[in-house]
Amino acid sequence: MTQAVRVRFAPSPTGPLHIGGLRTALYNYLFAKKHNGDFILRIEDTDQNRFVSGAEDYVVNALKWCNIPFDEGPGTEDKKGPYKQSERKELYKKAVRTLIQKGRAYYAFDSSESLEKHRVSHEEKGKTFIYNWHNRLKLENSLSLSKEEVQKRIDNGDRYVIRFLMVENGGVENFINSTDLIRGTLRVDLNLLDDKILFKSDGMPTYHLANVVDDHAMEISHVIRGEEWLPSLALHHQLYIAFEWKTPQFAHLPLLLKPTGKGKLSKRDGDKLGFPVFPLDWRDPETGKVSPGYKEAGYVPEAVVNFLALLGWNPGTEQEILTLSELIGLFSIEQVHKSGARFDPEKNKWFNQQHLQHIEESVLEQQLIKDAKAFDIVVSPEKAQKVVRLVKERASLLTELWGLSSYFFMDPEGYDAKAVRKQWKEGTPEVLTKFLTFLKSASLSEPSNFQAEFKTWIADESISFGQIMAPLRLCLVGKLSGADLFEIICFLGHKTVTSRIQKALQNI
RNA sequence: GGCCCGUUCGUCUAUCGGCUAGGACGCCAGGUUUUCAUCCUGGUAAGAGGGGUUCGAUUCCCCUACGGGCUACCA
Repeated sequence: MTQAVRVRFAPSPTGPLHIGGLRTALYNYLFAKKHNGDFILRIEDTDQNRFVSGAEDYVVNALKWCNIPFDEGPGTEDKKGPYKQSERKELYKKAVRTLIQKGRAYYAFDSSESLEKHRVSHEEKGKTFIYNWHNRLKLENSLSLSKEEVQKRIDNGDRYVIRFLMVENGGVENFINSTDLIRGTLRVDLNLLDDKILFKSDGMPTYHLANVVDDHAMEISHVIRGEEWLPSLALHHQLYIAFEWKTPQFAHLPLLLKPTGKGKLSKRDGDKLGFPVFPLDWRDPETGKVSPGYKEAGYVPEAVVNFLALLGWNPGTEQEILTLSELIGLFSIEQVHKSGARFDPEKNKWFNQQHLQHIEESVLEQQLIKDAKAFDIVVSPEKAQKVVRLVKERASLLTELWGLSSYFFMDPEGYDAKAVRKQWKEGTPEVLTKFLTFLKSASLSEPSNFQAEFKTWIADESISFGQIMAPLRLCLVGKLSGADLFEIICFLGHKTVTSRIQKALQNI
């Protein structure tokens, strides 16, 4: 029997979840669900200095908004928990003791300052300082110092770290292969790897140790994470070997790149180009500054998920608008790309426009009702439904809805000057006055009937379509855009249409 | 600097040795026989460069260039 699929998304709570992190979570989720497996959320809060309060809740809320719920994680039943690394310290201590007993880890007393000095002096000579087989005996650690000295220092309360003893081969080339589901076989010379710190002097494990211990304890079958971890793959592989644990399979995801220019996508790109890089609004607890989120900016999760899924992966078909369940069905980790993908905010918006046409109309109606409230306008569900159907196709963002439909509920606040200049001619008031008379006897119950009636009328009056449509639109909407004019007239009704035309005749 | 990964239209991508290199976003031009928009049709535009392997390379190999990541008692 094959092993059950269990994957995890393991962010550190150092700030709001970035859109790149969200994609990593999404790929994990898609992979898990594709294989009827479990998706686990683990909070990697081993760095006490960078901890930001609220960040953990933010991750949970963001995943919830995106409809990618985790099967296990903070707040769920503790099947393999706890799911916060700060609550799993004993496990790491036990693991590192095992490694020390096996002779695969050792104490090191070198201060950060002295190591920094080594680094600088090596750099000056054009060399790279690596803490490993070739110099570890010249440094201050339990391998170079006597047993008594080591004990004395520990008893003395000297600060120390615990390092991994990377396999040594005396400098003879020692290539090992690691396998990545996306990239295939990776070859690394173990001689170039360093004795990574496993335990920090503050008593917390580093990512490398905690990650391997937890993935093993939580029976993770596939580690799907960002490409920035690729250089650590060989180390993690060696840790599994040292522990004599089964190694999970690995997949390293390509990074999300800036829309323009060099480097990976950052918060500043969003600020600069005016698009969100976070799923939800984030209020910095220290500065109070709010970074915009997709939700608040008017995006729907279906679109964000769809767009993100296609950034670095493609099902190989030409269909682009896909639901979450379709994505699950089509997803395959082998088809994930190797190279980074530039984030294109324009296309993201297009995806949103497309999804706006397909999602439940009630979502749009609710948004409209809510936005109207800000103007003290109460919109009935029936009216909201009607208007949404008329304007939704031209909305890219939920937040645009009100701007596209406010004239259904409020008189125009002014008239587009340029349009007036161009369309308001000498004979216009007369034509509109005639229209007012015609309107009195016209039936507005059905837009298509009204349109027919209207056409007969203008023919009788020798008024051209173009002559009257633009001024009429100006009176009712205030500018030359908006929904179908016959729909607008029927929606507004005799009284409002008449008063708006009269008002325009007085003010233009 | 060292190590690792990558490289098809401006951008996201298809192609898994046979290509007149396909789709999407964007942009441009038409159309929906007279309103707004959606929409539809068409156009624009690509295999980083150089060597191999091969009857044949975008596809396989090597080199160079470029891009990206890592090189922390951060993840």
